[in-house]
Amino acid sequence: MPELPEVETVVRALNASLPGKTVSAVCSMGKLRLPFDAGDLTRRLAGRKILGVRRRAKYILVDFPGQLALLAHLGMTGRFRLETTGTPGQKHDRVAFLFEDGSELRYSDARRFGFIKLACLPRPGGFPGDLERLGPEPLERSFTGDVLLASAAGRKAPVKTFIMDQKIVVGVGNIYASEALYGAGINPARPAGLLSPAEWRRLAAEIKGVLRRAIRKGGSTIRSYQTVAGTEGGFQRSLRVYGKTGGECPRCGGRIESTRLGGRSTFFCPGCQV
DNA sequence: ATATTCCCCTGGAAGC
DNA sequence: TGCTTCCAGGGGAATA
Repeated sequence: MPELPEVETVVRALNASLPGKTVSAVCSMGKLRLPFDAGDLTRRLAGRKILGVRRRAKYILVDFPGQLALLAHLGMTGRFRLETTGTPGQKHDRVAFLFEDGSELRYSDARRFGFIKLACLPRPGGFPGDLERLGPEPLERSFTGDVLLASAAGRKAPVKTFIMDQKIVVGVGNIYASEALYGAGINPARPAGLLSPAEWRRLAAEIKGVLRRAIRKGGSTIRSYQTVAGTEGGFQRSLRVYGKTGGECPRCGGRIESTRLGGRSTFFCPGCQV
């Protein structure tokens, strides 16, 4: 599913085409993780114009006037497509937002792990209460190795599980956690509380680097992820360890291994990740 | 509070 | 070909 680079790619595409469109109706074609009421959404959004689209962590916010925002999460298989009204639907379409100009935004989600809901913002440009507990954005300047070092004190969880915890830092999922740890030369099973300040600085830098490079390529398509235009991302070709079990380590020539941490498959090179 | 496990749901790939 | 099993990028609840 979408991690930060994939969500960012979707948000940029939506932000290029949705602002200025006025909602005429919202239709439901199926259930999602959270129940939603299309009739209620229609009543509250019809006639309202989209101001912009933003991202926080892996959440998408579509802003409307009156400190109202549509909050969406893509889960594992969520996709947005922009179509013309009348275009035949697809198998897993769950929600359609109809606009007054005859275009239509469809949300499809095979596994239904995603959700959409309407949220009130505490102030314009702010975030709904649902997002209060999230950790820092990794691409902000203020996110540094020292921030990670401070929150890792005494923590015994594997460093990979730790950096995937959205209360510690947002946006890092299973793919980019393995990739960042590889870049930093840190074994993913090490207890978070035992990393040195220098290792945290390297890891923070690698997290920023891999996320930025992935955004530049439009994200990674491993299985289902697609951009709003229905195309694949490009960063899967740049992955160095994720999904490469048995392959050759580009750095030391050793064999990439896989293991399981926190119930998630994890890829690393035992030769150069110590 | 933190760590671990399980579960939500569906489809695709691999194994037999 | 067809059936079975396993696995999947997230996140939240339940459990020690």
